[in-house]
Amino acid sequence: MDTVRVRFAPSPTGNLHIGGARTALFNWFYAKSKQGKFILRIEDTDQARSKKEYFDEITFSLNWLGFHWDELYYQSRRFDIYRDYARKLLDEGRAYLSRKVPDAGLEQAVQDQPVEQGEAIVFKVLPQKVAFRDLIRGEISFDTEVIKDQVLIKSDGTPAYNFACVVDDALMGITHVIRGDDHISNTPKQILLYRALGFSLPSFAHLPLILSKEGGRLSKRKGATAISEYREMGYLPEALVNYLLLLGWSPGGDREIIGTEESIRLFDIAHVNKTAAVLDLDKLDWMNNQYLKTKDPSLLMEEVLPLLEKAGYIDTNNFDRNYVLSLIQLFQARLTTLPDFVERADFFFRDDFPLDREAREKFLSKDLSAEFSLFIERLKKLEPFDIAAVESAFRDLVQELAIQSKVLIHPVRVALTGKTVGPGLFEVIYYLGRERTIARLEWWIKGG
RNA sequence: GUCCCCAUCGUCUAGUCUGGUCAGGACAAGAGCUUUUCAAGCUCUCGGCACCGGUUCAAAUCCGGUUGGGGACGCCA
Repeated sequence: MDTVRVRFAPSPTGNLHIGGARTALFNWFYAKSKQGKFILRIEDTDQARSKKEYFDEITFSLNWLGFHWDELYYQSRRFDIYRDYARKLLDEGRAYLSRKVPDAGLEQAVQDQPVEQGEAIVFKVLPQKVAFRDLIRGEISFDTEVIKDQVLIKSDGTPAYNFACVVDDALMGITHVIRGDDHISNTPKQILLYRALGFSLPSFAHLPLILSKEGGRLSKRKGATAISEYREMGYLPEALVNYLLLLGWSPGGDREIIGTEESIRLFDIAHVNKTAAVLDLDKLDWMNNQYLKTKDPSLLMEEVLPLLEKAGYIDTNNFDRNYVLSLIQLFQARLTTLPDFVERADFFFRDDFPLDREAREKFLSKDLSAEFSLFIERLKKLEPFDIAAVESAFRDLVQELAIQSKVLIHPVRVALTGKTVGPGLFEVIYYLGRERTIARLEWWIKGG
């Protein structure tokens, strides 16, 4: 059995977005599940629209997702190859030369002529039936009546998509062409070219497209967000991969959270869905939280550090590692995305943290300076100053004052954090430290 | 318009190939437990086989049609 070889062939005319990432994902999973090779082919035949920055974004994102490629090719460096094969078809009389005619479209030119500047090489499509067995959809057949003659080499000398694609897939030994649904109608055109060139056919698998919430395919205006943006929004690659994989495939057994290794073991292209899926960001959020809360805190910290530095909260060359690690653990289960930490833990890094207006009105509108003062007194005497001690000091106080814990807990939290939500109050006090806690409470006693 | 593909809760899906388990799970939504708020966790609720016909003792599952959705019809990729 030959080694499985699959390819992901993006065009560097835009970023890698969700749809492309999922195509790459299924190719990569298929390759891994078959111990095959994953090839990256840059389809940069459109010199005007291809941009280095897009290439950079695409390759960066693929690596970030963990889809490392075994081989890399650029179509722009293979123009001679395409021309040679087109020339061969021309010599065999299976293609003809044509000049671009403004209104009439293609016009057959006289044969046995050398290819001149400004002439395209066009493949003659003969009437016949073309059928293939799609790995996901089964038998699909077309009648070539609906297929026009195909441009092989454009009049500017660059190859047309379907032709370059076929020549490359054949020459690169691609065994399985796994791509989006939108290529189904390209498949018969390509099969005709495989036959004409005497190449053997690869297997085809067409993945269902991802639809936007409003219906219709993903587009810039309809949620075709670049993968790099998801990274910036604070999603973990493992969560994104898990989510995307389950959008069209299921490991069975009611599994939702499933790691890459296990997915590779269970993956089977034949069980990929035939139906288009709608992107559900709510579920991605849930999944990201699932990964965030179980991720190794020190690894999580590495992801958060750059964000803290950017916010000006720490100097990554000089900061208390254990302290930040503790804070991460305090918030870990409460995060949806990475930046949530920076926003919600701000009061640990700055004294001028924002104060929620409603929180202030709800919990600090009435004068609690007497209670705050009493609590400060207890905190000053606390030895040792740890979570349990802080809690018992607080509990003793509210008991003596004959009030419910929550009557004082909420105001204190708002005074210390500016928020009504967050980790347990006693942890907050402990990690804030005696000094800062007292200082913030005193500030309120003095009138806020 | 022509051709191609698809059809299970609002969303992602299991089940369809190899008809026969109250159509199962997850997200979202709602309720509750826990509690110090939020998150997490746990429990429960809501909600679906697009429609019509056929085959069969039996259809989400097989067949046909209808409707609906999507895609493709470039010297873009």
